[in-house]
Amino acid sequence: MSISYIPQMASRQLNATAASLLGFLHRGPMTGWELMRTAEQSIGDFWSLTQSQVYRELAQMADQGLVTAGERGQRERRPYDLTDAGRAAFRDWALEPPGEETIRFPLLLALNFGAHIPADRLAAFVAHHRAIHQARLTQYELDSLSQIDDPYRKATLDFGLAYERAVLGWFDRLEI
Amino acid sequence: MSISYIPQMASRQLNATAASLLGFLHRGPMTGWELMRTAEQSIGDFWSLTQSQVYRELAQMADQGLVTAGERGQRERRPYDLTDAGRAAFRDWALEPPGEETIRFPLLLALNFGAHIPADRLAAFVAHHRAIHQARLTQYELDSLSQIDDPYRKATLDFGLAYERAVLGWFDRLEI
DNA sequence: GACCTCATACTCCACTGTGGAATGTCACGA
DNA sequence: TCGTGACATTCCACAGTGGAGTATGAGGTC
Repeated sequence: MSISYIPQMASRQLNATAASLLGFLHRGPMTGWELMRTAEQSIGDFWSLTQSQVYRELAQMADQGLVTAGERGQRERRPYDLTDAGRAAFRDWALEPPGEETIRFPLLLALNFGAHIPADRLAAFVAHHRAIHQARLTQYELDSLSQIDDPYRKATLDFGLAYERAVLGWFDRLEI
Repeated sequence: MSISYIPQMASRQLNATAASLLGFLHRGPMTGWELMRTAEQSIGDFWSLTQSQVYRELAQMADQGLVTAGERGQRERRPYDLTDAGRAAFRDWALEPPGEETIRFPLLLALNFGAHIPADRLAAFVAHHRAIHQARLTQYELDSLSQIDDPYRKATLDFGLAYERAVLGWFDRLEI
């Protein structure tokens, strides 16, 4: 008997993390390390990512022909370069409607079960997180002082400012 | 030759999702389905979870003796009940400091690469997401009208209100 | 110039989280 | 009585997290 199979058309869809790597590679060839640092800086505040995943996506995209791995250089560093297929895949991704945001906020989870947590403990958790958000806001305010050419960069930074201000306001109104 | 092994002390730590299920089970035995709906209602806005994981965690916790699976009832429904070990595990979890929040906001990712996206397309994405947040805010405002006894519930709801208002404000100031 | 330390750079693994398909059951209305 | 839709669970592939492990080279120190 013959086995019929459906050829994988255009392979699977890109996930957003992989797509963003392709996006950054438009600036020129980069290594996993460089991509990781670039991504952390520009999208890290609203798109968490990890080293492991960056390297995994790169390897996978190399298999799929979306990027090509260059020769190893110093310290095993391996630059990746965009292919035409990669450029096309990125363009396709950019046309897809983005999904809704997901938030996972462990402090709110603790707060939700606040009745089961010793009051002083809970207060300490809250104080700790308030400090973190205060620090983040201060950093964003610093960032926003410098001239920002890219309107898209400005938009995402503005989001960070709005978010952190709202969270701090909430902390200040919070009655344990 | 003899194989030496280290007995698992107190097994692994609970993850936050599993812990929250134990938290809800303090109210009495529940099935996976009921837990899912309860969790969605009370923590779904800041702690995303999926059916698959709820059932997986329940099965795992049953193996570990943190819950006991009751007899199947109508429609295969299987109630889970808290054990003393489960209560203790929850108490331990509640003392651990909660981690930082993670946000993954695909719209901001699209915006970050806005230069690669046709302007009308991007505008449509933005409009769509604005509507979603408007609807969420309206719902939260409705919720907040009713008398809320639990101060912890009130605190998390207030967070939702602050967040959605901030996001909408950002949308309104957004210059593509 | 031998040594140390630290930042760079990558790999691997176990676990957690997401999304959707598949399956079956019962309640309820046409 | 015959759908239809809400209920309820299971399974799977893939995405994402966190940490350990390894190795290289740059720079400072004695």
